[in-house]
Amino acid sequence: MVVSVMDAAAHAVAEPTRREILHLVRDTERTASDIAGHFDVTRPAISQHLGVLREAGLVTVRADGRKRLYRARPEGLTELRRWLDDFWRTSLRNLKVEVERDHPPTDPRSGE
Amino acid sequence: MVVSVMDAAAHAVAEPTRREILHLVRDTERTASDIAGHFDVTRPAISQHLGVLREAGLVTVRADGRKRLYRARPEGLTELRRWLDDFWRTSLRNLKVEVERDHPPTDPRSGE
DNA sequence: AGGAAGCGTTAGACATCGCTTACACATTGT
DNA sequence: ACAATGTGTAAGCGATGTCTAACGCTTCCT
Repeated sequence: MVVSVMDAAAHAVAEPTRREILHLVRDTERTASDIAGHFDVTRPAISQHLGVLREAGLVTVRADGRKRLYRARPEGLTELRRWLDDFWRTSLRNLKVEVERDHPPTDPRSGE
Repeated sequence: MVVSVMDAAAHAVAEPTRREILHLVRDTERTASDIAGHFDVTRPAISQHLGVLREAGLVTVRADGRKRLYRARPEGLTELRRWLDDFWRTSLRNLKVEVERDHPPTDPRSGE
């Protein structure tokens, strides 16, 4: 089962439909049925996707009468972003060190 | 089924064991059994995780005799990173615009 | 040649995912 | 009170994911 915050965020984002949903509610609040209207799948399917996004902290919900207004919550991506950035940066830094060890900056005297 | 590069990368990274594997091969090449030695699950399970990581382009393999040397391939994370960064930045930018519209920067003449 | 070492692959069990259909529940409008 | 609207939830189904046990293929060593 999905456990950590990162697992939840990465898992949520790995689904194309959910990424599209995120884009839909990135700049505007939208109702559940408005969102569902953009897809071919049934409304309950979207409702379930919204549940996954909400539990992952990637969207917020606000009740307004019988409507439920969804909106993206970018902070939910923080941990995932940081993990990726850390991994990426450390990895490339080490690659660089390695390359420079194997192919040192050209020194005329080394005669490579 | 997983289709795009992003789907594959995000899906691969959503698994805690696979993230640990990535860390193990981030700075050093490691053999499959070396990697498997760090986990409680059986070696075939790890071999399958390595398969997922390889198909997602997150690791490279190099055969050396009967050994298979794995190593992280950070470029495999590029698309995912860019999507996250774009989403994050655009989202926050719009939030800022909105806040400033609802609570304009204090102007003495506006008498808020 | 023959055994051991290092790995991948397959088959099967079991959980989880993404979907649909059907239903339940609250809010709004008459 | 009653119907319509907007939505979540439950049940069930096929597909996919993760694991183990068993097997097969190379490569190395004697």
